[in-house]
Amino acid sequence: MDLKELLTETFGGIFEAELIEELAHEVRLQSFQEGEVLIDFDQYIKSMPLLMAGAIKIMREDFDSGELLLYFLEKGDTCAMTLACCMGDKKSEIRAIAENDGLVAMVPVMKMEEWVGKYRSWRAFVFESYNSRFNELLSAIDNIAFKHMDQRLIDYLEETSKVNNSQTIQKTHQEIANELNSSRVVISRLLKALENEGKIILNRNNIELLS
DNA sequence: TCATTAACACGGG
DNA sequence: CCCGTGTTAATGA
Repeated sequence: MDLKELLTETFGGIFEAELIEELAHEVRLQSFQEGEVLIDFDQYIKSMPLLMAGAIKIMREDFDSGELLLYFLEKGDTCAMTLACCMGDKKSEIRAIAENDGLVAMVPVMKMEEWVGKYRSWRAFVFESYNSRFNELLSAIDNIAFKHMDQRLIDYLEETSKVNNSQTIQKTHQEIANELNSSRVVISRLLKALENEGKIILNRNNIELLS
């Protein structure tokens, strides 16, 4: 499949043909592997990523080295952080890690700014990205502030299952605890409870969702 | 009350 | 043996 077809497949529904054409000329494809750190804290970002395949998790790090998963990016998404970083020449406040293998199309900052004035659909896409990430952040805050760990864990399992297109989650209890900024003891206990409720099956290094 | 920390036993690779 | 897991006891918020 060539670049133009790939772009059309992912963005054909929202971008006009002209913009797809320009994208095909300006974009640089870059593949990534599971676990790869794509963006780190205090990093300046020089181009804007359009996610073509795979999933990326966006993490926030605490002062005392605690981590927290904010949300996942999926096919057709872009990173709202980079929009702000590119335009404002600011450092990244987040860390982006590949959840699985995938592909991004990198858009040069110059073109990205130019298109905001040139294409209605691009402008709408940028605004929509901000809006949906803002909403993701709100629900992330709701999760931390108002939900108990058992519900957060269930949400996490379902989201992880979704972005990986798999009913089995290849993660250790410790990894899950890190992403939810909790401890393994709690995660193990809650997972055991979910298994007893018949919602999941626990194995070493992976968890099967039954729901 | 519930999470965290430390500690220990068990078992599979 | 090492790592992931399951559990408990002590401590703290």
